[in-house]
Amino acid sequence: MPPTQAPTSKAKTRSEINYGLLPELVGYQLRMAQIALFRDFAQGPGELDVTPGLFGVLVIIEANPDLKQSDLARATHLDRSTVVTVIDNLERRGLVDRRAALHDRRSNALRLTTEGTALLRKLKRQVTQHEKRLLGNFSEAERQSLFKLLQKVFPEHR
Amino acid sequence: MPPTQAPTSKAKTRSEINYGLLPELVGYQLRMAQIALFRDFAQGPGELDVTPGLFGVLVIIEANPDLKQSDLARATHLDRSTVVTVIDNLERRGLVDRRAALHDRRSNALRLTTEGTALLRKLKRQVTQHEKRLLGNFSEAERQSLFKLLQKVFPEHR
DNA sequence: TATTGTTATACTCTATAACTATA
DNA sequence: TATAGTTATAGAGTATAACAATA
Repeated sequence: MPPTQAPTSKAKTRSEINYGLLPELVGYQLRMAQIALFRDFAQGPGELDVTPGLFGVLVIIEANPDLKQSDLARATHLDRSTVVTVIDNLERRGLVDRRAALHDRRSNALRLTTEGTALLRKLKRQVTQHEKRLLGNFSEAERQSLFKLLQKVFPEHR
Repeated sequence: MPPTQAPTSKAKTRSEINYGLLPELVGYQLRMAQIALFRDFAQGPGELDVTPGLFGVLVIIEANPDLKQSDLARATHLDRSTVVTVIDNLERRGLVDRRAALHDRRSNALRLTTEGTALLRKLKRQVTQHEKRLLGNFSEAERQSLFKLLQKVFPEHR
């Protein structure tokens, strides 16, 4: 006869906890997937101390040479003052340059440095691996399906 | 003849910006959906100053009367010290009680107060509306599909 | 020895408001 | 007047390390 479960005061494992209505909420699943994503991104093999947010900023700067900070703010849904902090960070690490913009002396023209370009190349490989881990047991049809459904929740692109 | 587009220094709209490979990444779409979700949650009609995270904590405490803080930490993937802050916050607002646990004098037994239970009832209605807004243009089949695919990314429940 | 809750501390990410230089 | 960048400041949200009480 196996020992009876103690009725109280034993530490509960995750699966012994009642999550109420949470698992039924798409919003909750989205949140949890995002947490898993972030941890895997930060701690994957060969972690390079760049968050998903910073990675996005580097990609956008590379794809839009001489982008203004205000435009970057709009693209990332960040406040202009937040972009200052972000670019300070990337400039301190030698990944991004603030240059003088040509036709508007108020603006900065953002560019990746040589180091920034090199790091981004590595990061892109890392992100590709990260996506593969995340979607390891997905068929291609499932991947595309998830993709389209997420775009439908947040229809900014396409 | 329409005026030609100025080649430089004009403010770019979101859709004029090149997002590089970002829109092809499931991780990016997940992140953006999460940002949209959070903003809608916080700013929906009749906003009640509770984040998705706090809502989750309230639901879990209600569903597990006399839960210990350590178990809550495990359930939410938060550090024990972070749970102290979270419960301090909810206790200050009169939504949660720390009671003495029965068989372990180290532990607290967490309970919703009457006010906490009442607020959670309102929040649940609000979250249901939030989910409806978020998935307004989804068919039921699409909703279920998104749901299952997200669970597959983060397979903690089920 | 190990676990529970706590404190002290710090770091990241973000925003608001007010300022300056420039348009 | 309006916009671009900046500064000062503040508030979430989170973690690590060390500690006392208890198991």
